Amino acid sequence: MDEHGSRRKGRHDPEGRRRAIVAAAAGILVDGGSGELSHRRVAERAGVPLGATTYYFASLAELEEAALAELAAKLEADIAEMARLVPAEPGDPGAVTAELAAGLHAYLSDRDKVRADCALYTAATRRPALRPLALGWFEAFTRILRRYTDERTAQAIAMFCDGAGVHAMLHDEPVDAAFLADMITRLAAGNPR
Amino acid sequence: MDEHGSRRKGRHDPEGRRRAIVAAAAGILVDGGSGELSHRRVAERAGVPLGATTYYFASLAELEEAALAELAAKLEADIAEMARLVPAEPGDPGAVTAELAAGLHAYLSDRDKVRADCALYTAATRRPALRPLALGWFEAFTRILRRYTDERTAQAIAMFCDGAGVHAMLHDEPVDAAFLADMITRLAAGNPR
Amino acid sequence: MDEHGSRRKGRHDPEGRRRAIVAAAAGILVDGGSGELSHRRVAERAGVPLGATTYYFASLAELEEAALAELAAKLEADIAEMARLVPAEPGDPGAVTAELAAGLHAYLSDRDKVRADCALYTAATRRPALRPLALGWFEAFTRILRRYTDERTAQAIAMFCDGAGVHAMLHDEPVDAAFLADMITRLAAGNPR
Amino acid sequence: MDEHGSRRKGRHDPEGRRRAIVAAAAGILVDGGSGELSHRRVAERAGVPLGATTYYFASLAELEEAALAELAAKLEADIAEMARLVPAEPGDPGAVTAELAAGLHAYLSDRDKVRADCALYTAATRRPALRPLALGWFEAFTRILRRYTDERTAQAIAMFCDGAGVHAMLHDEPVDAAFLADMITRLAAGNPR
DNA sequence: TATGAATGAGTCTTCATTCAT
DNA sequence: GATGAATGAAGACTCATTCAT
Repeated sequence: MDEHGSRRKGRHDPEGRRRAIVAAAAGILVDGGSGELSHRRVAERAGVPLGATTYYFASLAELEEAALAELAAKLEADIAEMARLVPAEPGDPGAVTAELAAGLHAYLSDRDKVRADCALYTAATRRPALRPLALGWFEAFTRILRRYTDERTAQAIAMFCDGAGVHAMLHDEPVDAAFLADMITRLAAGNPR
Repeated sequence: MDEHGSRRKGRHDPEGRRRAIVAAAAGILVDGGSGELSHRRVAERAGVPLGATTYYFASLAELEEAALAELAAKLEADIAEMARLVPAEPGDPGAVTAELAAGLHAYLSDRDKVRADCALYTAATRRPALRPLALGWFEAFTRILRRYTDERTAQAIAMFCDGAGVHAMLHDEPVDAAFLADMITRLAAGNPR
Repeated sequence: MDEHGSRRKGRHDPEGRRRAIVAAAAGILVDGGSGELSHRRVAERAGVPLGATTYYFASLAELEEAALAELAAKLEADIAEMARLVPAEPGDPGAVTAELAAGLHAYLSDRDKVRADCALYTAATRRPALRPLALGWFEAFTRILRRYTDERTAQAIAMFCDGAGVHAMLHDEPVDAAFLADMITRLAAGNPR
Repeated sequence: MDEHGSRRKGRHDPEGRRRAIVAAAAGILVDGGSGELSHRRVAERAGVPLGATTYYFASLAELEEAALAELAAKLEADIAEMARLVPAEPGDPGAVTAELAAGLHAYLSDRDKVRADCALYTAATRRPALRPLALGWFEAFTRILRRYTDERTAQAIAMFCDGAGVHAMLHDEPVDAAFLADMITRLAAGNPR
């Protein structure tokens, strides 16, 4: 007996199938963008028959939304995990900023995450219905930065990171670590605290 | 020289036709993105016969590239024009920064320009062949900012503006002017000059 | 006998469910025609699970036939009810004809009934297996008209009413009452009685 | 050299192709009704590739409309031809009516025509956009009957014939000739002329 | 040179029916 | 008995590209 009981995968595991489809769609969005998303490709990547993709989602748009929500949730978890490694109690503010910058640089160096980021933003800029997902992710990002600074500064840093993310996508290398640390320091220097 | 030139609009004006096609394609990319680009739509929007779109461009990809190059050139001209209005002679550095911020805010408030921006970046992040176009635009933007600050700071401001542009797309309103001015000031404060 | 009977509405009422499914199917046929009939739509309209539609009927064709039979029965009841309001004892033949014409006009003015009529005929002209249903309805209609006239004339009036029904469907208004009365009178004038 | 010059049929005869597609669609509508109409079936019946059906008609609805217009035109021509055989100058009114009835009976005995008739009416009752086609055919029919009687009576006869047409479709045999002649006579007897 | 005809692949979506539970 | 999962076929429609003219 395995941990899931007698029904593991295959025919009768609706939840698992649904997840597999969403994961496949998310992967396609990250790899190729909205333009590459099609029922056929999702089905093939998820290893399910074509009909399954339309059975679980009323339309491709709905599937795309689910996939982006998944992406947003994963990004939020990742950034939270990143933040967990940075001590939140500032003895020396400068040291904290440096560590935060290092964390963000590590994050921006993970190409998969940056690609997911871009996929989320790109989709949202095209389809207003998806805006809440992108805005939600931005807010989650800001919320985490709030552990280290005020709201205004947190937003500025998040916005700057978004720009940096775009540039990481346009180069094979992410933004230089020292540059990033410098600019985050500059932005945080205006912190009234 | 005849004011009508040797090439009138209409039947025999290959150059004009080509431009009309490129402009139509650029408009479609800005309005709807790569996914909306098709020979038929371009032909209709440009008011040329279907065959013309394949006659002047070997493939849709080639046409898209030409359209994005057009977009990049126009964006560069726009930002240069914007900068022309900001006095380049820094008597009081703070005043200059404030004026620069105002100029950038005006730019980010022009939805058409921001949409063109996003179209360019989106295409470039998806197709490596188009990267030089987006990077060229970023460099042009940075070059203009260099009139006011050092290279490093110019890049940071440009990067921040890219992030701000994305957020302008996600909201109906662009980023707050005071916020933008504040953050540009913070970034410029690290200017060693 | 309990007033709720042994079969309540809800979980265990096979007969009620069957009726609900048939009624839903009939409604779809009237509203949109054969082309709109599908298990999914029937299930949704009837408020039963998808599986129920295939559980009670071996195929969609069988369900359609049941729905049309229901429609024919209802039409027959309606026309009988209409006739019940017209005095069957001919003192003055002309008066009876006028009242009959008024009754038929009222019937043809009820869009739902005319639509049901057309649905029945349309289905029957396309699928020979359904002919008996349409012919049965025509005979029932004729039988009722026989209260007022001979067989031959009754058939002629019924036939004329079928034509009038089609025209009621093609206009937003039914056929003019005076016109209808006039023509029924003309047809009945040949009555040898 | 044939009468059409060097391009006869096959690849470059757009008009001929269009006609072939419309004819195939009309045939399908007559044989099976709207429900049977599909691009695939039309293409196969017309002997053209699938893409041709969508190339010549923007949508299936547009193709259906063209096919029904074709049907209506043909019906009108047929009924006009029928009327041409009946002398329009009434020496003996009764004789004319008899000949007209004979003509109409012949018309109603041609199963193909009756089926086309029904196809036209059926489609029009379902889709308001097609109403003008069916009404146009009815008016054309009435106009021809006007050669023999007044407007009111012409409409009544046409309406009666529509009902008779429906019944011809529900039986393998058309309506009895004597019955038809009798009823047309009764309807015409009210003619105030 | 210029263009409209041409078409097969591929798009999303709906669905009847089967079947395991 | 009852039902939701499952799926392959078929639906309408779009289109990049080729090609004859």
